[in-house]
This record gives sequence, C-alpha cells and structure tokens, in this order.
Amino acid sequence: MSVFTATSLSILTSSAEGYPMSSSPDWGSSVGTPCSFVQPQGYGQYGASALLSDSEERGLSCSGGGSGGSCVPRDVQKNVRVSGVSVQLEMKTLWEEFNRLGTEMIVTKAGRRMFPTFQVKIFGMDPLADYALLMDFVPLDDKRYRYAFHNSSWLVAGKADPATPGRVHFHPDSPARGAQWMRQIVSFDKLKLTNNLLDDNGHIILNSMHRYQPRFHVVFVDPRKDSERYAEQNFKTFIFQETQFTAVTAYQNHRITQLKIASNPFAKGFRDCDPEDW
Amino acid sequence: MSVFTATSLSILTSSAEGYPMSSSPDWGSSVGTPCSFVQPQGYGQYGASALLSDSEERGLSCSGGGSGGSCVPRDVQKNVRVSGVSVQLEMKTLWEEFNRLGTEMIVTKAGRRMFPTFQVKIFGMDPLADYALLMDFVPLDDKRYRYAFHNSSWLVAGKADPATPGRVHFHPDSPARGAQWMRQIVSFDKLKLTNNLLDDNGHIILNSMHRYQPRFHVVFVDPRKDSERYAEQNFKTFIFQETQFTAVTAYQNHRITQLKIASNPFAKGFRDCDPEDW
DNA sequence: TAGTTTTCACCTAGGTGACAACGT
DNA sequence: ACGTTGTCACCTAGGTGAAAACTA
Repeated sequence: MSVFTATSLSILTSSAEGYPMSSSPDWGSSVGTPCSFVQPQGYGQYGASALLSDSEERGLSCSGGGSGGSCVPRDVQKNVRVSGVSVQLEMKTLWEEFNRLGTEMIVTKAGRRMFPTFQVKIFGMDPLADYALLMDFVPLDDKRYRYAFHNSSWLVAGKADPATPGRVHFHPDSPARGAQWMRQIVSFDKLKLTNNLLDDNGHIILNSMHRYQPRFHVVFVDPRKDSERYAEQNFKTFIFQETQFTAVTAYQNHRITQLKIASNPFAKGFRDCDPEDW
Repeated sequence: MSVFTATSLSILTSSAEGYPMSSSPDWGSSVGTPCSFVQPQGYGQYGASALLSDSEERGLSCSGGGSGGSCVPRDVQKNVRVSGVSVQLEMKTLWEEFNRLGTEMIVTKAGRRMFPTFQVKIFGMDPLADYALLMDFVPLDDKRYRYAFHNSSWLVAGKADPATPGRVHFHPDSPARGAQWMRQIVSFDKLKLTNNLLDDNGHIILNSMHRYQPRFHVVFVDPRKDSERYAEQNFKTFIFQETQFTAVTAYQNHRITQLKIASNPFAKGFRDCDPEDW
C-alpha cells in the first residue's frame, strides 16, 4: 500500500464533494459493462417526501437488477484496463434486506466497522496490470435527519452540518495485480467509520444523522511517467444503491437493531432465538 | 500468492534434502553481503558429542555476530536484484535465549505456530522489482533424539526417521515489490509446523524428536520468459543459526517451557509471576 | 516406558449492542 | 428532548501449555 501517491486520485476526492446522484450531471447510466444503475429514485424519496415510513417498499427501487452499478462520466474514453471491469456485490440479499428497512451504520469516536461488510467479486481486469481498490462515501443529500420513534420514521431535521473531511479508504492489499484481485472476494472489513473530525487513524469521517452512499473505485495504476494526465481514464467507479445508509451513534430503528443482531456473528450475545428464524 | 509456479524454486526444494551445514560442500561463507555464517560448530556439538548438558555454552557459538547468515553457492554469480539484499533477524536476543537452552518447537496434527515467530527486516532490495519470500526447514543432521529427564540433556536415540515431504512456506504477501517488503518487518506468523505426513493444509511437515534449521529465501521474480534458466542466480538464502530447534510433540526441557510461558503472550494464563522478572 | 493425541481452561485480540451517564 | 460517550457483558476467532487418555 501507499506505493503510489494520491495524484491519480485527486479526481476522486474532488468529486466526492458533490452529490453524484443529483447535482453532478455527468454521472449516469454507463457504457461498457452490464450496468444496473438506477435513476435517483431511492434517495429522491428521502429528499422529496421527507417523511418516510419503515414499511414502505422504497428499498425495492434501490436494489438494482444486475451485478453492479457502473457510473462513469459519459464523455471520457476509459482506458481498456478499466473499461471491461465489472463488479458484483456480495451479500446482496442481506444488503437489500437492510436497505428495505433503511440501513443504519454506527459511527464511534474510535471507529466502527460497517455491517454488512462491503465486499465484491471482480471480473474483467487485466490479470497482469496493477490496480488499487478504494472506497469513499458521498452525502446522498444536503439534509440532516432525525428519527421519529412514535411512528418509526425518519424526518428531515434541517440542512446538513458542515461536510466532514472527504477521506478515501484504500484496500490494504492495494496496489496488486488484477489476477490477485479477481482470485477471491475483495472485502473491505478493515474500513471503519467515525464521527471524530480530528481522527488520525485514517478512518472515514461521517456526520451522524446524515445519509451516505458508499462508492467503490477501481484504479488502474498506470506505469507511464505522466500518468496524472490519464487519471480520468484510469479509474472506474461502482455504486450500489442498496448499500446507502444513515450514519448514527446509536441505532434508531429497532428493526435494524434486530436484523443486525440476527445477522452479525459478533452480536450473537444478544440473540434470544435461533438465527435460522430469519 | 501462487501467481508464479514453483519452477524457479525447484532448486530450493531439491537442496532441502541435504544437510547444508555438513554434507553439502557448496554451502559456506558467502560473497557479497555482510555474512555472519558460522562454521558448523553449533550442530556439530550435537552430532559429535551426542550428549549435551543444558548449561553448556554451546548456544554462544550459534548466535552469529552480524545481521544475518547469507549462504550461497560460491560459484554462482547472483543477479544484482538479490546480491545486495541483506536481512536482519528480529527478536534476536529472544532467539538466542531460547537457543542457549536448546529451542524446542511443538508440532501437532493440526499445525502449530512457531514461537518465537520468525521475522526479519530486509534491506537492499530493488524497490520496483518483484520478490517472493519463503521459508523451508532442513534437517540439521541424520539423527533422532530423546531427552534424558534425569540429567536434563538430549541424547542421540538412533538414525533419523524417513525424511518428511520437503515443503516450502511462501510468505502470503508473495509476490510483492521490494519497496513493500522493506517497508516493515516481514513476519512468518502464519507458518505452522505439523507432524502429520498426510497434512493437506500446506503446513511444514517435520519429524518429532529431530533437529531442524529454518532457512529464509529471497527470490527475485524474473520477468523474463526463460526465467527458469536463471533460477540459481535469482535467489539468495539466509540462515540464522540461533533459530535452529528440535521438533517435539510435548516440551521436554522444563526451562524451555518456562521461557515460552514467560515470553509468549498467548501463554499468559500459565504465568505465576510478573513477566518483567525475566 | 516413551511418545502422541485430544481436550480444556485460560489467554490475546477485537467486534457487538445495551445501558447509564453525560452533554447541549 | 435529543443526541453522544464510555463502559460492559458477551460474543468470534484462534493461540497457549497442562493434563488425561491413548498407542505402541
């Protein structure tokens, strides 16, 4: 890791400031790979209707149909090393189950893992080329939320707090050859979320009570000396709607809590019935 | 891992059959790097005098002086990618402490880690070249031993049992660039020893009650198509006398047991006094 | 008797949600 | 009220040597 500088990635971190599903016009249904990009219906319900019941079927429109959402600017001709890459989200049905309820992810000062863990299968890389894999998190909108316990629903509580430092998490095996990435499931289980603005552990900093969309980036490590010039061509971004979530310091929706307890092995101590009942 | 075949390593596995310190004439004090190879005094005491008291100072002759024992056939001109490589054993004083008592390593059917763990710092690699790092274990002699509890010493119990399958343990990060290997300590903590001849977990198979010398190999992954032809030039082997040990299924020397308990964090449960008393 | 195998209590190391305490 | 923080019991996962059981 950290063999290569962030130069070729500046394009990523800068774009992380916007809201890719809405305000950024050059993100859309892609070319090349099977692309299940879904129009911004899922978060739109949040943004527009502002009040949303748990039992709504809104998750269905976010789950996507195919193996992954490939979202690249239309006008950039991608390098052949990334253009053919496709990605399949693991534990997709579990993600969808959470998403249907409105996924919440705990953030703590020390940093908390995500559950479910973001993990993918990768196809179509050049086996001999070097790639870096990384994730970042973009706000789904500019709102702050609060949870209404009385009717189990999220409410808009105002405009978003000031944006957190836009960090990026490199998969610790980066960089590595395509053959290695494709050999087995790539897991981002080391990634941790924090609400500590002064965090110096390299964790992802998020605002509690805000909504986020995880993004997955495949970056071809260009051996050319002037590789910065090709930065835009050398990466490809994948977005899975079903992985969006609300950052919280304590779970709000009781059904999310129960699903976490039921499906996360580390929460086994809080189960009171067989895990197969789910 | 396993990106490259064993072709370039056949030379290693084949040489693992002999006893490099004695019968193999082309192993000796080396060229190139600082080389603390010590004449076969250490094991020689085992082979020759056959009976050895715990309190002898034999360990002192095995501990070596410099940063590592580099042992290569004299007549082969090494590739520049490996000729400048040097290696420093971590926890050297702990290894020496064990070696002074006569190190024992547990072997189990399921596989047991080594303690101390074999770990090294590496210098002088080409930062951009790819290397594989691996370990193997060669018999120190052709003897079988038993422990005489009455006077706390090892006795020769006969000729060695049939040799075990000569396996090799690749460091799981192999292959990787020199820059990555040199960045931090390289630890072989995943390596496990077994006495199960039918082991299919890829563990190192050893005969209990036999003496072994761990070896550390740095292999330059040659990008040339006919790289097999340069196999001999592309690797360099390091031997640290102080890491030799007797494989056992249960500790024989009570002082070894006590030192393991005192120094291995996982054995903390068996301590009855402060760990700083050592 | 000498050595091996299995089981076990006890650790390391660290990921869970519950909960009480603490802010604002 | 609402949200955050730290502590805690309870897990996962797996590395220890002790001791009993087993095998020639």
